[in-house]
Amino acid sequence: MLARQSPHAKSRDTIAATLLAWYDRHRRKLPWRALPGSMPDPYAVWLSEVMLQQTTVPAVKPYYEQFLALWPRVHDLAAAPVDDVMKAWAGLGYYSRARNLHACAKAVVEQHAGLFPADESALRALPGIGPYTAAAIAAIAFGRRAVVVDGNVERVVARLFAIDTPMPAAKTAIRARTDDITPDERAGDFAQAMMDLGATLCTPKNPACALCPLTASCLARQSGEQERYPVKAAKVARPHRTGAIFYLRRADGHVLVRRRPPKGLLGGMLEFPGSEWRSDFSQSDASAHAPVKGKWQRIAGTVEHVFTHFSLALTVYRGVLPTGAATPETGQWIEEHMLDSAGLPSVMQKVLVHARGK
DNA sequence: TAATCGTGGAT
DNA sequence: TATCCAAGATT
Repeated sequence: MLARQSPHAKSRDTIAATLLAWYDRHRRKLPWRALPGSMPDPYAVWLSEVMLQQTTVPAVKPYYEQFLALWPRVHDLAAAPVDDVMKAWAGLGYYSRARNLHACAKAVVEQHAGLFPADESALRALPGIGPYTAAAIAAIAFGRRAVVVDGNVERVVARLFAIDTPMPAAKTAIRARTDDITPDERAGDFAQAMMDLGATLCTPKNPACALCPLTASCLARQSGEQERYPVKAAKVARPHRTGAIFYLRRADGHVLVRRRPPKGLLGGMLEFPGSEWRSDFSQSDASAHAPVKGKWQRIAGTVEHVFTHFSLALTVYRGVLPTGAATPETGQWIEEHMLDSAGLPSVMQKVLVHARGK
């Protein structure tokens, strides 16, 4: 570690010591955090870290509690049917995380005797654990020295050192500077301190520099340009797509749903049958995508939903299956009153509400 | 490397 | 209302 013997060593120690002292006073109390001085359960750390990927703390909390209640140990989660895990994850988004979570639990049980490995490289080899999560678990759950870089750390470090390179090209330099300031002891607390700092003071907009323990060391602050960092490339416009979707009710009160393919958008989740979602979809072709021939009632208005890389407007059609009509090959029938607890993704929950009307 | 992959709260 | 963006991983 030549870099860690550099003349910046004093600055490194000062920043780490100052930040850890601040953390000891101002750390957030979160359900997955152990009491100060005690080591947390690696299973709990892993579960929380996966849930927190691109997801806010308030959104994660109820899911975290529910998962721990349903599956208190990694063995319990590994033994659960994957569809039960998908159902419990419904509404949290990025559903490949749920599938990988289950695969990871099984791998830990089958390949690691039910104990999470402490090595960053071994963690990195598990499903759903990338560079950030591997480093976070190694540091937080096992006390290893690891360089933990998430979005908060990127922002804090880009400001501390006034890194002008636009993202994502700046990631290399940010990682190197984070390595420089990461201490040998309490690396887990240091990582959480950086994230707490980014979440509560060094925020994207209107950072509270007056309260920041690192303000004296911050190059961005010294130039008064703290909000300019991290520099980001111009973003592309979000395309708009449309489609048709069908709420088919059977005479006995069951509704037709189907499960999406395991990979891709909403992978493995339940949906109502419908057309593909395209920029050039024509509503006049809607009936061609209906699950059965027959009379469809177009419900006024549309269901609007925004995904990360496109926005969507769905026109909803309602129909009743004629007596004696052929049942569609694909899909399954669910009792109408069970739909609310079936674990629908949010966009399908919106369709359900829209189809039911007022 | 650059897309892809959800959702809801904040501004 | 539009945009941002939150403890990223995968391909």
